Amino acid sequence: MSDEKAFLSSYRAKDYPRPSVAVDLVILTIIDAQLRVLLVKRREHPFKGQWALPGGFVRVGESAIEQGEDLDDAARRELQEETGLDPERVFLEQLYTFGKAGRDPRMRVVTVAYYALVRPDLAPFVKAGGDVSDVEWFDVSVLDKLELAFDHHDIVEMALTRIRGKLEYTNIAFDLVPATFTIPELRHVYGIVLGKPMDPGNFRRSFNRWLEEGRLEQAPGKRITTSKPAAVYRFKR
Amino acid sequence: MSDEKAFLSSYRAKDYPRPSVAVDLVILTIIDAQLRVLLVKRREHPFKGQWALPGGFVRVGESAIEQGEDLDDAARRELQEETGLDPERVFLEQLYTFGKAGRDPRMRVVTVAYYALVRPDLAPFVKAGGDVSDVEWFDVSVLDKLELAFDHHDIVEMALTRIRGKLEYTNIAFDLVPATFTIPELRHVYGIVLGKPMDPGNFRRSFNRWLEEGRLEQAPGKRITTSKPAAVYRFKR
DNA sequence: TAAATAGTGTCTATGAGACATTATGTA
DNA sequence: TACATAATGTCTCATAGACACTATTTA
Repeated sequence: MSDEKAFLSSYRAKDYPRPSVAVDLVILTIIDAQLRVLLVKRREHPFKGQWALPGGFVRVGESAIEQGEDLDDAARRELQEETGLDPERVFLEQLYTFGKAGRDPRMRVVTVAYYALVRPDLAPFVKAGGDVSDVEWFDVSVLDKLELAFDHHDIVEMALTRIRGKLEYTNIAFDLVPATFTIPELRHVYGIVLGKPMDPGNFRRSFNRWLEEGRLEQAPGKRITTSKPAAVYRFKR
Repeated sequence: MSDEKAFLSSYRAKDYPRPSVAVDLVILTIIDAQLRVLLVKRREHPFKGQWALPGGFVRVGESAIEQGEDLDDAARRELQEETGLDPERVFLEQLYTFGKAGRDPRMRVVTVAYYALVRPDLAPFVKAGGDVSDVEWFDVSVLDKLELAFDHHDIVEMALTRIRGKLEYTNIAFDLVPATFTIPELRHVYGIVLGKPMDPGNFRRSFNRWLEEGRLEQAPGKRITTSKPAAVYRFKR
């Protein structure tokens, strides 16, 4: 098809205005028995001094050959840059794309939102990085009282709705506990995310089904507590 | 905050390269007892002459004040332009955003995919429009043999996965039948979308639950067939 | 009357919710 | 021994799948 080749080589992108494209991250973990989201304090206008989701612009190449980074790669890069976390050890998935006109006062910005689940044993290692002055894990239940930049409140809201739904029919809770965990510990994760405690007996029943299905296995040792120790489990593979 | 005002008025978008942003539509309906997707034949390079999803670029304003159309509006506009369908009468929802580098050979294009469900009684009115030479409803089961432009095959695949999942816990099947319908008709929709026939008795049981919940009501008249006529229903509100 | 399909009923397996009970560790 | 909590068991109810059966229309 030299016809097409000729077309491509002669092609000049028409100069219609284009939006900026960003990725924003709803990074969640559990600390002190509370579901928390990572926010960064903005050092620049607009919304200077307000809390916002970590994120940044997608790197786009100039040419048709070199087009820049994939969206997923941009999300992983921002995660790495702004938190220092290893993207390989964090659950990361696209959430929704927010692109209303006027959502950024500077210019048209379309943002592809992702949500990430960080194991609580990794959360303490998060450190401020990139062009960020301050980073903090906020209890999601206090966000109502907090003014977030842009439409980031909506984005967090959708992320919470999403993970609550997915908790019921996927394995994502496994990304909110350490590598090994007890049944009550996993049960608490469900309770915290869903906002209501789970029945111990009924939860154990589901848990045992997962065991039989081979998604979990018992790990050596016991978890020592102030009363009866609990058996320890881990995810298979 | 005159500080912020001053910033905004002096702000000049940095001249990093930006991607083009498009919307693509997976428009589905049921014709002749088959789930079908609307494809258009491309008249221009790249992929000239191949079938593709209808779609187009999002209109973006030049200034910070006039930023152009919302993503959802762009999807509705394209739906209207390329099919002639009234967006008010079609179910339309964002699906996923595809933005791999290189997915368009001309330049970096990030496309926000939507899926639409068209009632079969409206489907025949679809007409070629916009910059499209040909429009056709394809049985989704023959798409394997068809070479689609760009990554549109992946997009259709994801749309099908999505609606099959949503069929189980939402009302979207209601957007794939005419305004009034019989129980067997709605049952066939489920069978067609899911790819396996539903048991008449069990389906009727679910249907009756929806009736009791007030999501449906009986409509006057009967559907005349070649054997026993069936009662006719419609959605409430 | 036969064919076709609308519509009903039944049996069983499964899973969720509520809750009582037992087991095993620590203080 | 008292206490805390891990772990087990039981009862009930809602729902899904498989499938037998009845009802009502047309040809």
